[in-house]
Amino acid sequence: MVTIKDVARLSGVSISTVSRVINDSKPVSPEIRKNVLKVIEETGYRPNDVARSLVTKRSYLIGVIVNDLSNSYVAEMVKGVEEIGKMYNFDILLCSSYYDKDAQINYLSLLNRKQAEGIILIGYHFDPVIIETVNKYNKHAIYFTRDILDEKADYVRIDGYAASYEMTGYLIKKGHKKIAFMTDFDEKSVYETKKIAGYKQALEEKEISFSKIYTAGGRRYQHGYDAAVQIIPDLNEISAIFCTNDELAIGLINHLYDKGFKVPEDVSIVGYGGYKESQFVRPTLTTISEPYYDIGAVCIRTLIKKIEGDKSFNSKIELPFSFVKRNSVKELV
Amino acid sequence: MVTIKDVARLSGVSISTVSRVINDSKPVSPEIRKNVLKVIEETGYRPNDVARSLVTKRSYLIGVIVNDLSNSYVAEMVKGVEEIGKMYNFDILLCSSYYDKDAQINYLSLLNRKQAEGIILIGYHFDPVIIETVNKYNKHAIYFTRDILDEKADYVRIDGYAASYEMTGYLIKKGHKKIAFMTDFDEKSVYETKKIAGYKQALEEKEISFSKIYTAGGRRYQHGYDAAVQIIPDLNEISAIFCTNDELAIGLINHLYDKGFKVPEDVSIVGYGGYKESQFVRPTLTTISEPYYDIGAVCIRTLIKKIEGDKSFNSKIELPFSFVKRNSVKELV
DNA sequence: TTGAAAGCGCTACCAA
DNA sequence: TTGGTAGCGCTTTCAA
Repeated sequence: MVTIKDVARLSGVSISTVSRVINDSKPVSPEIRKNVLKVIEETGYRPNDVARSLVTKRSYLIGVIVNDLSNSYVAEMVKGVEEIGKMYNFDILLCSSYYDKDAQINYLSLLNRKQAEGIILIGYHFDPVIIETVNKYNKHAIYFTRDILDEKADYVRIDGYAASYEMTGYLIKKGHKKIAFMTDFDEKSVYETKKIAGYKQALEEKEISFSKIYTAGGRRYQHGYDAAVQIIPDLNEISAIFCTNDELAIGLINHLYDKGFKVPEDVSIVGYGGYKESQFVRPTLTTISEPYYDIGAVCIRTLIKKIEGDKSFNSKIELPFSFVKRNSVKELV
Repeated sequence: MVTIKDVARLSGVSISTVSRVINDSKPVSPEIRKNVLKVIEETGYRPNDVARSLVTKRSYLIGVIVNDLSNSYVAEMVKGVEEIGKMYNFDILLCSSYYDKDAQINYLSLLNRKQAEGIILIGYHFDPVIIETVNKYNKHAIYFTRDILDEKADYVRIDGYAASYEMTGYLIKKGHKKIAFMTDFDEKSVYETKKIAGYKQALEEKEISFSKIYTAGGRRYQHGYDAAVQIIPDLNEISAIFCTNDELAIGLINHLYDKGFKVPEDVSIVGYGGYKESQFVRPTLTTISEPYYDIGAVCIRTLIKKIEGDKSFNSKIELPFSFVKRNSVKELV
């Protein structure tokens, strides 16, 4: 491995001078610069970022903690984080915790030891101890989570209440009066609570007394698929189901299809999220689209501003959602 | 920030001793150890991995270069890499190049400067200059790619010829005699060439003279969707289509559905890959499943062995595929 | 414009 | 079993 010393020796100058030319930090006479550059070229010298980090106390490293990359929307967010991060010359250390709190804590410790300059936490829920740990390490952090547990934390989020209200209103406008909501877990996250509130508020405003909540017991395809058994017996009394995420909705649609029911003829189904899979199902899924790529992008932009000490940024960010009208809703007359 | 010096001072010992207790590298008397540990506990001291790396010359960092994380199978591989990597205490620096050669080269340079100990390259195709660059930096590397350009490189791969041969044979057994193949690009990768050879070989062995190749012009959903316009006019003369990947197959199925055709009644369609989406389509897709998670896992295990100097490993690995029979094929009588 | 030297936080060697 | 110290590769004063 060739070091700055070798370059200095080979070009007959001091290491200070070499440092100056590679960093363009101070004036160096043209001839010397040219010569040093030549030696660098010939030797293939590359500065060692580890040594550099040690003295500059900058790692340009940002940790991203997610639960599971195989959720397409997570991959989409990471894509946003990474792409924008790279534009600012920050590198991304990826950490998947698979919903395990201890793994998250270990990652936090790792990122701390690695001198990460900031952390983005993307997840369904974070235990208070996670937030404490982040604070203990005194790291800049941005959260995107269904549960903000500490208002002192900085975050990016979506107005789930408004989105859910709008979706429910749409269903009502289409003539639906028996609209059920399919939630994920028994224990409600803050975000989920808001979505349900939006759903109920829309119903209430139109004086619709029917409301019903099914619990899938999870957020993945299979949970939605399995939850269909709860729905099927009730199909005569409900006309639409609002699923709290697209994957659940797709699972449900497929199970219904497998049992010979037709969507939206027999029942209308809408999702939430705008996962890329939502356009691959048939019928295509009407849904609320959350801008995952942008969420990732905004997270890292905000984080970098925090790192760079820019005070002019808003650290509690609410991003707009969009309503995606497709073919899984039947108009009732 | 508290350093080893602080801990040494506070516990009244030398930094050598502190180093010994944190690394368990040499005997330390019980009382001193206890005391040092107490000080560490109180101060919240964490060793600085950057400084550590500088002296030990180990970064425990592995770079993973992919094209696009939003391909579900890529995310799946990265998951395997990351999970296994963490078991061996290696960290993953994720780099997405979006099919751009220059970006790949930049990442290689970055990983070199960061002192990454090895690199996993996952991609459709790598330019020779990429392989040269990897070699120039003298980094351990493992490739998973559709084009192995240099047999000196280590890789993990799947026997595409056999897989394709098996799938085509299955179609023939189901009574199909007019089987078309849908390829991705005009310019064939090595892997693609093998797949097509397998398809043709199976046909030939059964003395089926009909063969036809469509080119989608890409590998994503939309390419498959768009390619349907080439297929539809020929629907009377072909009975099955073997798509070179699942995403293409799903796009095709959906377009057919949108135009009122039925799969498999009007035409049988099979895919390749076993992407998780292949079970979400209706009809569910018959396909060849490549073990993406395992591919990632094997890549990193092999890489770590290389890094650790273990000579007992095979560095040209062929992993088994599996045949997944689902509902997108009609039996012809 | 240049060089010498201190020092970033740590490990590992050598002596005691 | 302990401490002193050199040195990892680099940036950054300070003097010249």
